[in-house]
Amino acid sequence: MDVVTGAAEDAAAANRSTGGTDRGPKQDRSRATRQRILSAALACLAEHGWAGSTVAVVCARAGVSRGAAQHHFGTREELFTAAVAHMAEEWQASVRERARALPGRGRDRTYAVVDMLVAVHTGPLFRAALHLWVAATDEPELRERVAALESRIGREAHRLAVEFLAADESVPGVRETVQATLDMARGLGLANLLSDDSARRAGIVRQWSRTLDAVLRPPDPAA
Amino acid sequence: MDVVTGAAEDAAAANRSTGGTDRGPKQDRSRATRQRILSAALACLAEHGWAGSTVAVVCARAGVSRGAAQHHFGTREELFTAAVAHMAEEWQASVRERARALPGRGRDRTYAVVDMLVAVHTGPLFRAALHLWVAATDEPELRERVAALESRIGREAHRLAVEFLAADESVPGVRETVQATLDMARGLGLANLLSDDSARRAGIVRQWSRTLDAVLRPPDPAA
DNA sequence: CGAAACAATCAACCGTGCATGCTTTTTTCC
DNA sequence: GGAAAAAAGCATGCACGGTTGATTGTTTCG
Repeated sequence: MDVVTGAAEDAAAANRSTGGTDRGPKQDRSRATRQRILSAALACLAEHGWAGSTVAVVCARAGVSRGAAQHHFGTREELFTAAVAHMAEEWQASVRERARALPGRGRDRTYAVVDMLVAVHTGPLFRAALHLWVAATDEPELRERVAALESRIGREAHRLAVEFLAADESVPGVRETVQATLDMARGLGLANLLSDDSARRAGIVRQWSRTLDAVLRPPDPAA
Repeated sequence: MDVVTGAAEDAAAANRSTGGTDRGPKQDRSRATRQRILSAALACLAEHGWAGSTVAVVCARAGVSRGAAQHHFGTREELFTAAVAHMAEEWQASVRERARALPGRGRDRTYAVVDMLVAVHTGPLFRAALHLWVAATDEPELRERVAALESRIGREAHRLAVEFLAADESVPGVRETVQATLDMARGLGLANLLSDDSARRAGIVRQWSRTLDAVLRPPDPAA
């Protein structure tokens, strides 16, 4: 469902940029160019931030001319609007990839899920998202797009966390605790921005997963 | 100690901007102008972000000319370097102010401390800091300054949280849990950037303060 | 051949640091 | 103590570099 929505938005953006009625690039090389530009846009965001990700910088990164970029995305705004949609796809792929190797159950599972969630939030994709997130506060056209992305990723992250943790949200407090876990992961992503925070982070992940496990699976009162 | 350090840095910045050997502005009106500029810089950061906080925008906000700003801060970099130091002072004043009305002890206390920490991280000062934090990743001159500020505020926040919570850090896991609480508060600050997140937040604060209380004050095994 | 895709160039605008000018306050000199 | 000079503080304007969207030119594909 989310993947389908993303593709529809992507096609709409393609229509806008070419002014045509067809469904995106016609040539394979054009599709490849477009992909390269979008990937470069996200990479530049992560490395250079919003202000540093000028169209020229993105083009240099993608190895294409400004004219080529302009063919696909008439304005900087359109470029990053498409990049937002691209980011949603990349995010989902990233989480799916990481979820593959989770242990079966118990405290090891809880630890691994927390570790994974934190890893997602300390990676380059979150970094790019963070830059967009912060920049969107003063970019009216971008704001709505980014707010929608944030909302969607947030809901999806929550859904996946509940699923991976096998958490029962009908138990009072579980829902909020899972949410707190994600907010903490975001905070850790922030803390990793200017310097490597991994040592401190490891201790926090270990402890949080213990606390989380205790909340999700309280000791049996009958035992 | 931190206040003294802040003042020394402030004086050093003043020396730099005037090229003199004296200790900052000589006239009261000059001190007032400087203060206005710095306050405006922080307010603009919170509202417009880094890219939007041009010297012209800050001056308009402060109600001074660009020449006046330039007298105090020769470059944009110097302006925001001083703003960083100013931010540290404002942050401390803010926390002190909020700490005044904390209840005495128990779960109410824990809740109030968590609520306060989260409130600090969802206010305009944190918002300004966040913009600086993110922008600093691609501003070499600013990076070091902001990293130092982040480090200092982080340590101070931790120290105060431990103090206000009357937490015993020799108990295994308490230190990490307090740190995680702060990281969670930062994540909640982030979540409040593009839209009002207060409803979700209230639930998380309530629930987490319960969990935190249970961690800090586990049930007496002898009872 | 025309459309699509890409490349290169242009003009307008903005932000910055620098320079010059004006006003207010402090210091120096008699 | 008062006038003049100097310093401090503030105001205005300029030149430059970078970014952007628009425009024109070239290459590739169907």
